[in-house]
Parts: sequence; C-alpha cells; structure tokens
Amino acid sequence: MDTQKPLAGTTSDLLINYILTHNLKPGDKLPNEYKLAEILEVGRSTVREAVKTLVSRNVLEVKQGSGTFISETSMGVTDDPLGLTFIKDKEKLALDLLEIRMALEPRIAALAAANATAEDVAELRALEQEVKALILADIDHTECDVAFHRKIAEASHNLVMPNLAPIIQQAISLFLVMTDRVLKTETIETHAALVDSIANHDQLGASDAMTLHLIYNRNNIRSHM
Amino acid sequence: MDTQKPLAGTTSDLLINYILTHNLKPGDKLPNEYKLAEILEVGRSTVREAVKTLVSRNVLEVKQGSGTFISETSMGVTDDPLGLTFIKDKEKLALDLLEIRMALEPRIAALAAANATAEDVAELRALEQEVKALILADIDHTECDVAFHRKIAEASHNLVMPNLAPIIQQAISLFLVMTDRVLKTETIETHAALVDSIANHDQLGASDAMTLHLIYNRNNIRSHM
DNA sequence: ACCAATAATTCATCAGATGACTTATTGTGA
DNA sequence: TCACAATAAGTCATCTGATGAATTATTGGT
Repeated sequence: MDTQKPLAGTTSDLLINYILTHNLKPGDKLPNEYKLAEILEVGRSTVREAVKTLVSRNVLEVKQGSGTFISETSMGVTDDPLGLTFIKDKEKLALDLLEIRMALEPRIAALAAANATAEDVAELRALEQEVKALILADIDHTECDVAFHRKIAEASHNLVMPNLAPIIQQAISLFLVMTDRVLKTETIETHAALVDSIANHDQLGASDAMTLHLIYNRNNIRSHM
Repeated sequence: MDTQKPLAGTTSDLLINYILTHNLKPGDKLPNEYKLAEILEVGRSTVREAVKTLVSRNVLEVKQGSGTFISETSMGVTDDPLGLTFIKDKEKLALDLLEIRMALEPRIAALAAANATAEDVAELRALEQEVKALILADIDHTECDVAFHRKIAEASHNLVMPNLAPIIQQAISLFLVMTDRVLKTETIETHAALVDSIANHDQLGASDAMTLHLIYNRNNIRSHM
C-alpha cells in the first residue's frame, strides 16, 4: 500500500541488475516470484510485469510450474526489433533490406578474413557443408544459412555484428525463392569461396564473394516481383 | 478463477488484434484497464501484463493518470534491440559500433543525396541549424543530433534505415565526449556540408562528408580511452 | 528396483483495495 | 466576466490474498 514513484519501468531494471550482479548465465534459473518480490522489495504483480517485459525482450523464458530462466539463445535480441511488421510495402522492403546487407556484409566478410581464428574457420567449414547438404537434399536451409552468416559475423570479432546481421538476414530470407536452380548452385559455390577467402585471410576476396552473393540474391528477388 | 490454457502470451495478441480491428492510429487512446479487461474477457492484471509487453516493444505508451496510447514515434522499434546491455567490454563496443556506422552511413548519405525531396532538404536545414545552435550554446545536443541523422536516413527513402540508424547512433552517442572543441566545429561544418551535398544530389560528396565525420568521431573516441 | 499415486513447487489468473497522477469541473474573489 | 484555486472524476500503479494449472520431487507398494 505504499507507493511513491512510478516504479513500474524501473522494476525490470532492478531485475536486470539482479541478473548482472549475480552473474547469471543463459539457462540459469531465477528465484520464484515470491522470493523475487522480497529481494527486489516490490509486489508479486510488479515482478510479473517486469518479467513479462524481459520475456518480450527475449532475456527471460518462463515455464509454468517449473520456473523462470535466462534465455539460452540470442539473449536480448528480439524477434522483430526493427518493427518490420508494421511496414506495408513488402516488396520495396525486401530490396531495402538487401540494400543494407550490401552495405554491411561485404565489410563483415572482410573483417572476418582479417580476424578469424582457426576454430572460426573450422566451424564455418562445418556450417558450409551442412547448408550444402540441405540444399542438395532440397530441404529448407533458411535457419542453417542464417547460422552460417551469423558465424561469419562472429568471426569478424565485432561485438555487434553477430546480433545485427541475423536480424536483417532473417527478415530478407522470407522473400528469397529458393526453388531457383541457379541461385542454389550459386549459393553453394559462393559459400565455399567465402570460407576459402576467410581461411586465407584474403579480405578483398571475401568482400567480393559476399558482394557477388548479394547481387545474385537481388536478381532473384527482382525477378520474382 | 477459471483458467485452462496459458493464455498469458496470447493476451498481447488479443490486444494487438483489438488495435488492428479498431483501426487505432498512433496517438489514439485505448479504453482503460477495467474496460479492456471486460472486452478481452480477462482479468485486469493480465491486461496490464499484456500492455507491459507491448510497451516494451514500443507499440504502446502509458501515461499514469491519463491513459494508454498507441506509440507516436518509431512504433514497434525497441530501445535496445541488439542486446547491447549485456556486452561487457564497453570500449571495444564503441569502436565496433562505429565500424558499423562506417559501413552504413556513407551509403545512407549517398542514397539521401539521390532520393531526397525538397521537403526533406528543408527539414534537414532546420535540424542542422538547431544542432548548431545547441552546440554553440553548449547545451547537450545528442537527441537533436540523432534526429538529424535519422532525418537523413528518412531522406534516403529506404524503409528500414530510419529504424536501424538511430539504434546505432543512440548507442554510440554514449561514448562521444563533446567537450572537444575540434569535434564541435567539425560537427557543425560537416553537417552543413552534408546538407549541401544532399541538396545538390551530390552522392559522392554526401558519402565523403559522412565518412569524414565518422573518422573524426573515431579519433575522438580513441583519444579518450 | 520399478512405477504409480501423492505432495510440493511454481507459474497463471482473478478479485478487491488503496495510493498517486492527470485532467475536468466547480466555486470563489477581484 | 475572468482568473485562479479547490475539488472531483478518471486512470494508472501497486499490494495482498486466493485459487487454478503445470511441472517436478517424494513416497509407498509390489
């Protein structure tokens, strides 16, 4: 019954602070609602609202009857962070997204070529083979493809790229029509060329391979609209 | 006291559905919590949690004592979509963010030079003057500066850039030390050069001006760490 | 030792009460 | 009549307590 300030918005900050100070890692379990209420010195409803906020930001996961946990994957990265849901003109959206990839990804590829470790290259090889297998087997490879590009972003050792790049890629993958035989073989070849360039620390080669890949993607999209 | 399914996650969907079917626009007011509870046939706490979720997605805005409204600006774009809160190494983060701006913003500037309308140019001029005035008066101009760059992104007439660019800029502005006299005069001059180039549809000029601006920013950050 | 029944834990939701903030209304004095 | 202060109404913020529902741990019998 005591209330002074709109402590609403700050409760999720308190919760984030609790997570950070207790050094909780993805997968860890939080105290239950009653205990959190005591710890943060707020009511349970307030705790629940804060938790809901962090769930929608993909920081927490709630399992009824089990508990509340720190998100395992892409912690803090939301599904539609750019609000693309509310953009109407989907065709122009596809080209505009590709425009962004054209600006970002060749640079990412070059950075990856500069900074990739041997482990990075090994993981890239594995993902490359996986995507190739899926394409040849005619199974949807969107998820794996995003993972491949995300791994390149990680290999750049830029802290933000691994979070940013998948957002754009995920969005644009909705528009790619992968029945195109040319695009399939092109994708397989370009992925191989990309990994080769990165393995050889060939920045220009990696950048060019990525640019070429995106041009094919753009042609694919334009031919289907 | 009747509960069958985890209707938790779906309540915000019900709310979104209500917004869409009633064709509510940014700025419109929602019914109060009690009425929403009746309409959606759930309890008030459940409504509040759904609202909290949509607030954190920047779809709704809540004003205590006044009501709940549809967000006016950047509807659906979240504050920290890239989860930067959880990145520890803030100094490397600053440089990595700038790396992304280096890839994106010169391209944005070039697109703006290509596609800006007369109205765009007029608005840019106004914002340029506003930033200049704030800098000369030694008042914090971060917000206005982000608005200026956002307007450039809008002038590019790319659908995604106006949502993406401010996210990066906002994050990086935390690291810029604006007491630097050189950076101040440089910012004023570069902004003017940018608007001039865009007004003249000079893509290379706009791109170069932006690149120069970012190099100064990078030097500023590196000299302070 | 295995497996089913039971208990404990935890989240999901509802309902009611009170505080706090905002806006509209009203009343009083100049 | 106008301005301004006091009041009232509307709305969100939060706390508390109770009950349903799902998961997990415990227990007891064979």
